[in-house]
Amino acid sequence: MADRYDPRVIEPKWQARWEADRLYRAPDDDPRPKWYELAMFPYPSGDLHTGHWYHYAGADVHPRYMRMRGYNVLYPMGFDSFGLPAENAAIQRGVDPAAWTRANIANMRRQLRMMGSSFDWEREVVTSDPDYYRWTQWFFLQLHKRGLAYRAEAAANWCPGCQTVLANEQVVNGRCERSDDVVQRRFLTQWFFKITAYAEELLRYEGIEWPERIRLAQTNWIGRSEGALLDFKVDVPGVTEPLRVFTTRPDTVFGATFMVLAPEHPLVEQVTTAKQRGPVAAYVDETSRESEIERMSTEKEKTGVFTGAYAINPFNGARIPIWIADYVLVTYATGAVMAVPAHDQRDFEFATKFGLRIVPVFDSEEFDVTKPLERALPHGGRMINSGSFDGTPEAEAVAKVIAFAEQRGYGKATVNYRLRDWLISRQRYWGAPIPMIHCDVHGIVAVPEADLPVLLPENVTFEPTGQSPLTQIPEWVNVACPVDGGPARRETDTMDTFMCSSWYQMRYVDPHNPERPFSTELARKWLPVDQYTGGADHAVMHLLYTRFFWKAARDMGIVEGDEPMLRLFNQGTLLGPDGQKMSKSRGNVVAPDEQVREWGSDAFRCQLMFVGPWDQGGPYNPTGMSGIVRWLNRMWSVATEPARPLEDQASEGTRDLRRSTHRTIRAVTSDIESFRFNTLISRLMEHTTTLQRARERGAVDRSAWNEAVDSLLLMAAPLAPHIAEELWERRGGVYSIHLQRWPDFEAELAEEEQHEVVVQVNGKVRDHVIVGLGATEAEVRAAVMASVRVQEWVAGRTPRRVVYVPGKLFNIVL
RNA sequence: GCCGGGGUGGCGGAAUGGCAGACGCAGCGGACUUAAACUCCGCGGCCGCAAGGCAUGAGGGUUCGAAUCCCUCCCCCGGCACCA
Repeated sequence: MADRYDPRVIEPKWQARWEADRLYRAPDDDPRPKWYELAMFPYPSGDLHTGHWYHYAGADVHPRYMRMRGYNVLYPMGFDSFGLPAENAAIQRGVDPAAWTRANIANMRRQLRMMGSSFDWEREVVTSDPDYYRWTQWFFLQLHKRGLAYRAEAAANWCPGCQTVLANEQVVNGRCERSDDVVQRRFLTQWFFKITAYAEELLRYEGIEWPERIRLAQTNWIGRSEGALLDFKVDVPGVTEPLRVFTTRPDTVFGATFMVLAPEHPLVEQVTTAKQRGPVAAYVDETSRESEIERMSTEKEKTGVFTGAYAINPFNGARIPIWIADYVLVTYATGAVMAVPAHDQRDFEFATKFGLRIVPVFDSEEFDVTKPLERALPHGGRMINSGSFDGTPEAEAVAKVIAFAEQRGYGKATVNYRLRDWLISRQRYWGAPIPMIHCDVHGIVAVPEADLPVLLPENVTFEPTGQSPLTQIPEWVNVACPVDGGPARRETDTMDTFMCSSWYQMRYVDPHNPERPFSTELARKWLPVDQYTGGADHAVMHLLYTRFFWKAARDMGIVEGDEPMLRLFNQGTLLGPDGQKMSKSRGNVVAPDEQVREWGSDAFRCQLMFVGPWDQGGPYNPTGMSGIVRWLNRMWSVATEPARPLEDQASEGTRDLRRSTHRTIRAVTSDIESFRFNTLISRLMEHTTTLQRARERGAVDRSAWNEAVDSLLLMAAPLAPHIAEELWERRGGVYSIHLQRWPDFEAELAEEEQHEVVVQVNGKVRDHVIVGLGATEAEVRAAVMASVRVQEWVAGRTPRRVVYVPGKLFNIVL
């Protein structure tokens, strides 16, 4: 029986047994309270890398704990399997994206099973399966029906490498998030989702416990700003349309000395004078060729061109020039600004460069505003140069100016958001087809729900044309119009893969339903997700989209509650042994399959969790593995070796062992609930050492020993499930350890029998005294004063005061 | 520039107002062994013979007491960034 710990034997054995017994299945009809734990599903790149292990090793701990806490735990897994890599493989190597994806999924499923994670595989979803994407298409139709999906010609982010458009969220520093190509701007007619309709609600995070950094990232991304829309008359014959600007500082309107339009602004064409037509056209052309990176560079000196036209400030009738400049973005607010150089640094730089007037409209304590300014003053004291408003303090100015403008009909208070609508069209093959049909007679017609799914055709050819392969398949494109059966054409764009992952947590509750995306009853039973885990890199993409989808689904009446995931935990990034990001080019990649072959899944999981706090990530050093392996062997040893005579019931050793057991349970329970897995393991190591020592001494009570060993195995089970199960069985425990109750601790047994009080003189540690549990301050004081070392330091002086922290510390201040 | 996270032994880290360095790696010494591996025991911040002093990125402050709270600054990582 006491053979050696060999993970290569026990791990496959238990994995097979658990699967045969459907141990981790979450039954729908179960009276226990539910717990829905979800780990972000992977893209099936083909190989489970160490980053995946780091995520899923940690993610598996808490659902296992909740199961032992008596919950009916739903912990599913699946694959986010649409997307570019499959198509790139097809283009580069001529493989079929579907076959490539299937093979990758098969391999990653094998690797995930090798971890021994407690997934309920019977609920697996694969987003590129027609059974799944049929309902992604269904969601598109529901959003369309509710006016949340629309088509618009808009400047799109075009990735020349991927030959497709990107959502704003997928553009990182002007480059494609995936291929790193410099993003260009292109005007295309695209499908959008009206996520901005939920902007205000998305800023509220009521009832959810999400990390502050994620909430802040979303809040910044949504970018709410309060201000006013103001209408300026355009002093050009024939132009009646006002020039509308958004400003957060309507109180500076008297200081507006010029206007700036984005080069793409529709008014540019109408207002430009004959004389300025040449330079304006040249500037517009120049900016249209700039990449996002060039245009967005903040280091760049301001550029711009005068249109020759003027606008009239409605507040004071001033006639001010209209310029165009690329620092004004057509996509934000109205695409036009009133420039107040005295109080806005960008406008100041522009005015300085082009010799435009600078008029301060707030006085300042820092500067003499009658002299030329050296920089813009964003804040001031009271209004000046502002007609009847002069003397108004800054705090009251905005409201007063808006009220004035509203009364006269040329302005109103408004809220503007930085968030843009979600561009979901992709000119790609490997995605869910957008279920719409273009008919010359009836326009854009939705595919009837009964006709879903719109199947993705197979055996397509890939040419680097910039056109989706779908456009090259006439028998797929040409279709009967759903209204009258006349000739029509399918939409050939497919959907952004973030749509697939925006609702997958809903499908897991009823993954095989052929009639509906999921039944309302099961949604009510399982949703929302109680605990979600995944990387923080999805802060403004997946995690924002899925909240939007949920709110839309709530408004459709198919889910209840306002938020899809109640608690979120972001694990950090695991780095290579050199502290650098793991990458093949750096040669610092740790291959999980090799680690498992050499050390076993349990050891690898524990080592990953032991390197540091899970939310911080950090360097992974395989040399540290020996410490974990030593610990697992020590655990094996105390749990399998027959104990020597263990009969002394009242011994100090017995009391120490009991105390260690109950203290460890208390600490580990707290650690597991707050995802502090590194300190959890260190506490289990300490408890194991205590057991070893107790065994060597021999004089401990049998029941205390059994309680200590059983607790150790139960607490190790969520982190090292195989060895815990094996040892549990060898000790005659009831199968399975993973269905046993989590141990409880008794507070009295966890307490020390004596306190060691730290003795300080003037805040410096000079001695320690041992006192009984119930010792009064007077007793402690007596013990302290009896100390020879204390007497030496006090040297006969009278303490000015003493500070006593009961049971902990006694400080004598001289 | 703005926002967030961080800076502690040779290394990963622990301690969130009360003994700085738990736990582990690496290292050193010892036991066992013919020897090695395994295992076990012990030692490991710096200066100092010692008493003691000094140490948590730097400097200042609050406090009987600060890695922890406050102020000023430096460095590293991540996000956002001409958003009117």
